[in-house]
Amino acid sequence: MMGNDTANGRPAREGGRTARKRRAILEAGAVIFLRDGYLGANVDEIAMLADVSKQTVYKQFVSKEALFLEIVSRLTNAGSDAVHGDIPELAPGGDLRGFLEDYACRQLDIVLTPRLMQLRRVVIGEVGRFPELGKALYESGPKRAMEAMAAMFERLGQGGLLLIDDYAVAASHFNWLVMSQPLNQAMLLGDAGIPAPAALRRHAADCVDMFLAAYGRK
Amino acid sequence: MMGNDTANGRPAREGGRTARKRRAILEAGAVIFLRDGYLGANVDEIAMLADVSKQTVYKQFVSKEALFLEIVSRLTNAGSDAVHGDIPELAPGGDLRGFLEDYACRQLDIVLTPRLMQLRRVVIGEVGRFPELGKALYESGPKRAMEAMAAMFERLGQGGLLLIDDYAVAASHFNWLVMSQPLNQAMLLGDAGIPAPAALRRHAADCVDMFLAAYGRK
DNA sequence: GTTTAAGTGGACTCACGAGTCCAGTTTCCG
DNA sequence: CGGAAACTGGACTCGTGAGTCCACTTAAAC
Repeated sequence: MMGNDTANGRPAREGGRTARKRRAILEAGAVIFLRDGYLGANVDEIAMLADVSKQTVYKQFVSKEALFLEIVSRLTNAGSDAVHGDIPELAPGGDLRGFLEDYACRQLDIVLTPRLMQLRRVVIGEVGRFPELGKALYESGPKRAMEAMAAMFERLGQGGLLLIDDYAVAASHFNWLVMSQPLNQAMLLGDAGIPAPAALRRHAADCVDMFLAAYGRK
Repeated sequence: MMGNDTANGRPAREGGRTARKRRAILEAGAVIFLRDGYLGANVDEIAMLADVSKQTVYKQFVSKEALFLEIVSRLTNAGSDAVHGDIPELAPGGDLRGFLEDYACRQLDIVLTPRLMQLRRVVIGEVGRFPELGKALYESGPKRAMEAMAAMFERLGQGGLLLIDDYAVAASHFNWLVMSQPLNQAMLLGDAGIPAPAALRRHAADCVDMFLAAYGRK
């Protein structure tokens, strides 16, 4: 029923039948788990959405719990990779303010995405049941982001562009100044609470102003 | 079995039998719902913990859902009241830095409490199912706190103690600078991730430094 | 002290969902 | 082509938990 196949009659995406089904299950599971949470999710519905029999789900994954853990881990890693793929550098002699604004916007754009917001909500909601997931999200999310920022600020500080005595503290300030208002808002108000791109841009500019007022060269 | 009664043979806390049982159910429900979430909670267990029959639970509350909504609303309001009860004012000629540090610490101490953290986790986890709860928590939490801060900064700004052009923006910066690092950490790392009082004090001092560097009189 | 409402416990219904089983089909690989 | 392995669907088991019912006890009100 319907294209999506290559000339040799095989569906376009790579891998054998088993691998393809496995991917379909992971993707369907992500949709359902992110929407309904761990307890609220229904394995039959996941199987249906993946266009796979329930049996196949249980051949690939030991249990609902194992499937959930696998999916959440993958989403966490995917999110982290997206945030940390090709981070820009300030060109020598470049515009510091503009650079920091772009850095902030980039981070906001990636993190404030329905899928990542839902992931965060689900993980937070399950911290009691699956503490490892919270820990993993913390470490590959804010912790890693702040480490990258601290390294960046160290370069900027040693280049004489900023006046910072504790790079980790400055990174934490910058990170949370930028992320937390929209993040917390979206967390509690649902995906409709994710600010529009224009609002995010303004917000980033305000935060960079504030940051430079505190850490910029006088 | 065991004391807790006054001389006249009645349990110490006020109200008739019905009112007492109702309070017991609300308290037990809070414990269980905060620990297990909405779906994970078990009405039989709540009844048992409240030392009440299941029937009584259903006489007082229409359904598990109604009980949950009632409990979460109460906890949300209680939290909001705790944060907004007797907010200090800066005495004329007083120490601004010390005042802001105290303000920050006070806010941190109240919000970073296991019960309020659990409430936040549960509400966030249920945003998909009960969006009203997220909205209510947002409004009586961060929104209200930021409004109070904006009013305070307006007084301080007009008194010439701070240089601020947008009080709401400054309030948002101060609020999230102070709250977000520990809050997000505790959110993902569980109650064990709540920083010790000493660490909070240091954190508050760092944030106030940063804030004053940006908004203080030059 | 009698009435009346509230509370008790424990049995019960009923829906739902995780996980299993099986008989029959499809797909892949040699 | 032929056989092994994977997949299917749909029926089935079984535990769990929300909500109800009932015969009986307790306690509050007048």
